[in-house]
Amino acid sequence: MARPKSYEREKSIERACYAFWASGYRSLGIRDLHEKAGLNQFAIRTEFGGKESLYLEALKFYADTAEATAMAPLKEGGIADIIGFLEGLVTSGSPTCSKWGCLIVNTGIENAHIGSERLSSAVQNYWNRLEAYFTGALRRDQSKGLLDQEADIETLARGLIPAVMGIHALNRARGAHNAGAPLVSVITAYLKALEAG
Amino acid sequence: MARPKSYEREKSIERACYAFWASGYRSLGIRDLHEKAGLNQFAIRTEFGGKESLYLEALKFYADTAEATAMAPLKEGGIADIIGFLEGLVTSGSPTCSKWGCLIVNTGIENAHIGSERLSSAVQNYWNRLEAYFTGALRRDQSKGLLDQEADIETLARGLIPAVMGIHALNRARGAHNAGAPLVSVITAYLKALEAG
DNA sequence: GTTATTTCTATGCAACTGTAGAGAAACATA
DNA sequence: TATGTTTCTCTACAGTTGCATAGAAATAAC
Repeated sequence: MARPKSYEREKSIERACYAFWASGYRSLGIRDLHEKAGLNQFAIRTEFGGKESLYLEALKFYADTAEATAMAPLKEGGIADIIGFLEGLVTSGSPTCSKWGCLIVNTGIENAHIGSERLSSAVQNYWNRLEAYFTGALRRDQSKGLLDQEADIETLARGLIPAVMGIHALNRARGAHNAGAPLVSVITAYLKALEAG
Repeated sequence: MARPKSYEREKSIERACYAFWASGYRSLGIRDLHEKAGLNQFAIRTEFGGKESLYLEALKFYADTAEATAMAPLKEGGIADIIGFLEGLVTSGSPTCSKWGCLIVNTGIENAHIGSERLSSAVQNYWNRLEAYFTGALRRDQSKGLLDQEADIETLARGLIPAVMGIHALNRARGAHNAGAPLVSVITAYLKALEAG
């Protein structure tokens, strides 16, 4: 009883996500999205309500994907899974590894001054969740006696967040998916030292 | 024999630097610069040759300032100075500490796709120099026997770069000048462990 | 085939971008 | 005061931005 849509909503969100990931928010225009996400301008308004709302959907897709894949082992895991997560940041094929860095990191930096409340809270939320997973993983291993009882878990988990961000940032700045690998090695060495100690 | 300029070149570069630092490159228009840097549009063209060239001057000012202040102790120092540098990233009043993060980090992320060759190489150059200073400081302490002879200095120095970037990135994303402090603690603890070991 | 409903394409709009030029303004010199 | 030189202000321009509207196109039900 109506003309069929020329796009699949989920597929378009995914394509928009990758386009924003590579180009940033401000640089990617509505007309570019038409080409790169297969969404006509009319659809961006009627289906999503505008460019910013589409961006939020793209952010959500990115975050959900990361949560369902790279973060998943952390929810029940320990230090070994933290190390696995870090290695995923610089491992080709991993959903959290890209020469474009990380959509959330990029958004946090690009949006810092623009100050869209919606974008900002989506970013905060992502890092808060990841930090909570880190904290949980560390606590589990500590309670098992696998981690030094003296280790300051709060500081460690909160310190891992900027480490993750920095790995992404360097990957993007260098345009190389594994530029941040040395920090993965450093952090891994430290975590293993804490395990042993 | 001519009308005097209404601005001081160096002062305007400094003000432009802070404006770009806070707002980013693309978001800060020529008309904003007029207001925030005290440079009229005519001056931006005749004195600098356009917006991008002014931005490069601002980047240079930022890098030179960092090199002359925060990085200076690293040139002849050791691990203690690396720790001092890291602490400066989250210490109010330090020239490398700001709730806007770091102009070089921001540029690296914003410019990743735009791909101005001039901006890109200015960014690469900055991190390469810092990494060299880190390497030198580590080498000095290692040759003095103050650092574990087994320590992989190359990896350590290269890992410190994304750590620095991440501290800045979190500061900016959270809008807090010391949000990255936990990573400073973590890295410091690791460096001290290497010293002791 | 006709109609109703939804989506698509095409065009337009006001705001903004960086840049450029013309004439006014401000100085030093004569 | 008059002149030459440089800078400043003002306006204009072509290009882009996100958004909006109008008419065409595509489908299902009748």
